[in-house]
Amino acid sequence: MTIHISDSAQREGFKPCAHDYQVNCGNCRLNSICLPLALESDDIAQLDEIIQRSKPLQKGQHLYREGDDFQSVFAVRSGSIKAYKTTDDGREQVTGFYFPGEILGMDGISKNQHASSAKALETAAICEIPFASLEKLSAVMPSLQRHFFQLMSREITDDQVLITLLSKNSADERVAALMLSISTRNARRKLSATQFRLPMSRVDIGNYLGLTVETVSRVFSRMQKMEILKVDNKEIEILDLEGVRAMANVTS
Amino acid sequence: MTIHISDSAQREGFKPCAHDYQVNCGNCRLNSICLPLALESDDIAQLDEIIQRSKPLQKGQHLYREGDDFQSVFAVRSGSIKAYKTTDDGREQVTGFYFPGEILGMDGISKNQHASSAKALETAAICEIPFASLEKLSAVMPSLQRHFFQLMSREITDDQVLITLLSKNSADERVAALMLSISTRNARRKLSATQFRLPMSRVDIGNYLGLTVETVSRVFSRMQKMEILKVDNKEIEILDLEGVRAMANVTS
DNA sequence: CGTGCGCTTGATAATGGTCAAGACGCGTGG
DNA sequence: CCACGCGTCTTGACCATTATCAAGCGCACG
Repeated sequence: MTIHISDSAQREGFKPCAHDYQVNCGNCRLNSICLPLALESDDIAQLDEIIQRSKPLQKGQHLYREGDDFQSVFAVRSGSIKAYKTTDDGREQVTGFYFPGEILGMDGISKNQHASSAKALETAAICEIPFASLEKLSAVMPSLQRHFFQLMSREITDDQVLITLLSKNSADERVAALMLSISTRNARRKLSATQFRLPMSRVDIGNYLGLTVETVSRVFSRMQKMEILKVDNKEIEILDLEGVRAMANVTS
Repeated sequence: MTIHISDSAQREGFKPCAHDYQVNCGNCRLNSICLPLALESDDIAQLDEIIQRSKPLQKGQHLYREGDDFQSVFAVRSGSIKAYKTTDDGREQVTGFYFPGEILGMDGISKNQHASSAKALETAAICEIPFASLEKLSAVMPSLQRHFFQLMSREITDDQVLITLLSKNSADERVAALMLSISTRNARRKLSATQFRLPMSRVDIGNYLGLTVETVSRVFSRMQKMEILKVDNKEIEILDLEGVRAMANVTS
């Protein structure tokens, strides 16, 4: 099945570059992000065994939906993913954006059902990590167990940061903070910290930050007028990093 | 050290009731909440071994502070705890309230340092669970490993609910939702779902919900005028559960 | 019996939402 | 290749919700 997806992707004209389909955790250039722990190469080989790499998603396709049976967590290899939940009254709440090297789907463990949906913001390559295998492997590989506890803990602290942002910060601060977050995550992947393309729409940004599209747009305009950011549709250039930090009201 | 705290608590005149000091997980009436998984009684005995029960806290005392070395997670046995972080500009963000049977401190795993502070809202008895022991035990006890993955996942989904609340809901909806949350958690402990005493101040409620004290107070007044809630300082009585649900805008 | 803190209530102000219109960009089809 | 149309983004005018500021109440505690 997963093989078929990759086949059909090829039939539709995608060039399966060697990088995308033949990587393993040992040679993946993202492994310092995805597996920050120094796993022994033996361990990495074992982890490799259980990971499935055959899930290229097209823009708009779902990786999973709220309520789906929980089977696996997922690592983003390329592209980007938006996670969101649907509220009681049918509205959508974006709960996170996931970039290469980042792991999502851990919210499904508690009820054995995904608590949110995940869809591709652009074409995305994904590593699927079956949770049952991960559990078994964790039991015999303390560093892996530790790593996953840490990953989940990281998700909690990240959520707390967002909670604080939503609870205490102005529209300017929220948007500036998101730009800084994306910048930092880009830098971690050895990409430019000052120039990048936003994979998500203004609606998604607003939704994530608890703001309307109009407000997001106005904040971008303001930042341009202040000459701390250059915005050309989805292309962002940070002109004055300190200025953006000042707007976000962060010390670090 | 933990023994000393309990000693000093006794010196200061606390009566160590049998219930507080001689429980074990096997006979703790909270174990259906705290350990929802059906651990075998052997397993529970092993867990008992590592749990330390000598941390009665007085109102205002800290269980841990942001930046402290992370050693343990904690279960509330009685009383209530408020978790909060301090923002860059020195303000406080309440990230959660914890009641008997609930577990906190898992945000410290990712950096080996507590990411938030936790203080007692009233006298509280706490079980301390050293994380290193928990990890070791988890490796040989699959149901315990699973349970902790689930607990952390639960924390993530709870945070997502709060994120949605802060991002999408009005002041009325936020306060009503908190009242329902407390009511539900009370019911889980076989306490009244309609009458309870709030352990936290209006400031804490507002802080948690991203509102000012004044707004919280006004919402309570409005709910009283609507005759769906009776508020006498910290004593709450839900007069019309459906009415509160309607105000919170939840279907369930 | 005062003093202070927590809570409530009122008046006013500001931030961001809503509604509306127009610009821009992109894909499709003539 | 250009025109059309739709979806996304921007900008403006106005409005609503909630924050801010201010005052007063009541209970607990010294």
